[in-house]
Amino acid sequence: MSEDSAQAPSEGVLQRLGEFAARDRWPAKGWCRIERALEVIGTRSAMLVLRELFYGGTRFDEFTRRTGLSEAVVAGRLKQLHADGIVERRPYREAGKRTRDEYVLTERGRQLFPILVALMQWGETLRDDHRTGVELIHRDCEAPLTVQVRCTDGHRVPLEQGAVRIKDEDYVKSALGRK
Amino acid sequence: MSEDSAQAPSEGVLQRLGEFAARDRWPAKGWCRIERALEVIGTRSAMLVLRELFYGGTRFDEFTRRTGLSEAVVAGRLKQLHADGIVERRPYREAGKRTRDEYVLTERGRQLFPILVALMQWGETLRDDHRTGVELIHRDCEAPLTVQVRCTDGHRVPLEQGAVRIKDEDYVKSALGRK
DNA sequence: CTTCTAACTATGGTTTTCCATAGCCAGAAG
DNA sequence: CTTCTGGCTATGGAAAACCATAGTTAGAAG
Repeated sequence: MSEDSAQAPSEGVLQRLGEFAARDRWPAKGWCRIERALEVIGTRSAMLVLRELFYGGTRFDEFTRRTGLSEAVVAGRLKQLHADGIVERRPYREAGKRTRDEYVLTERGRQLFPILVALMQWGETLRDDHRTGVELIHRDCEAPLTVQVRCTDGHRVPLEQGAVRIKDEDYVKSALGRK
Repeated sequence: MSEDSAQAPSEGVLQRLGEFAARDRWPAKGWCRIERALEVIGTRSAMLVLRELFYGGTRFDEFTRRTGLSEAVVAGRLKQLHADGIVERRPYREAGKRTRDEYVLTERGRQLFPILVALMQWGETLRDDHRTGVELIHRDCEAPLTVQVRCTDGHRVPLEQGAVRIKDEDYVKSALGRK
């Protein structure tokens, strides 16, 4: 039967398929995309600086003032975000001022947008002081923004209809074999 | 003109509307939903435990073994996730074993799903070893999962079409006034 | 040349996060 | 009653993240 490799249906959670049903076969060690993402944007300071970048902030002093982070931390974070290809530095010049750099999101940085929206959406549910805070909206129709999980065929996918599997079982077997 | 409060169009970033154009009016201090979310799930250990919960893990030793975190950290994180209403404990009993608790996501916990998918999606773009790792798919059609930013009217909203504004400007003014 | 300022860097200390090791405890098995 | 095991707790210490304060530096202005 084709069901023998699937986990016992524990409700409301991803279904594990194939070899991944025996979860231990897959050592997240360096392969998990979540861990990978967190190495880059996994600190509070990184998220707050990113928030300001998405809100249109570009200058060093904006980041310190609006995030409440110390200058040292902001400097370090910008340096790291730059090294990771999330922001780029652009020299610019205001009249009567010296040349300085502004920071703008790269394409890779802009791809973080869904993460920020997802965090805001979930953070909204934590308390009920719904008069404070900001909201994201669609410029055209002014309707609030949300994130949705969909498959590439366009269906909305609630958690109960999701599943996980190892992308390339043959590769994983051979990679684990010679070790 | 209604444009005077909008920021200079810095390309590919959220447009700031209304009072929020002068960003300093809004002190994120305690009001930012992102900060709020990070207070609860802002650590690496919380994310890794959550990953296992979404993959269907329920038992203490699964979490330690599969995340590589120490027992103390897992215990502390489960305690916090429980206090924050993200997991619930359910006593259960295996034949011949003593009673213990398993951990399952609550509804609030399940609402973290888009965050996890968004992180995985972005983490995928960081390196190009595309044979490693797992993928999330739709059970029905087996197409891979993605997160999309949409407005509540159903339009897909790329970053350039997004905007931010303060939810309740009157409230913010009065709240900041008497302080 | 001196002054001023934005954008950093450096230093020291605190807090948070984490690991490793060891110990404890409840209850089923013997 | 003793043993064993899974699920923790306790302790000590290392490392990372962060803050506050105090410089430093490049260039424009005077």
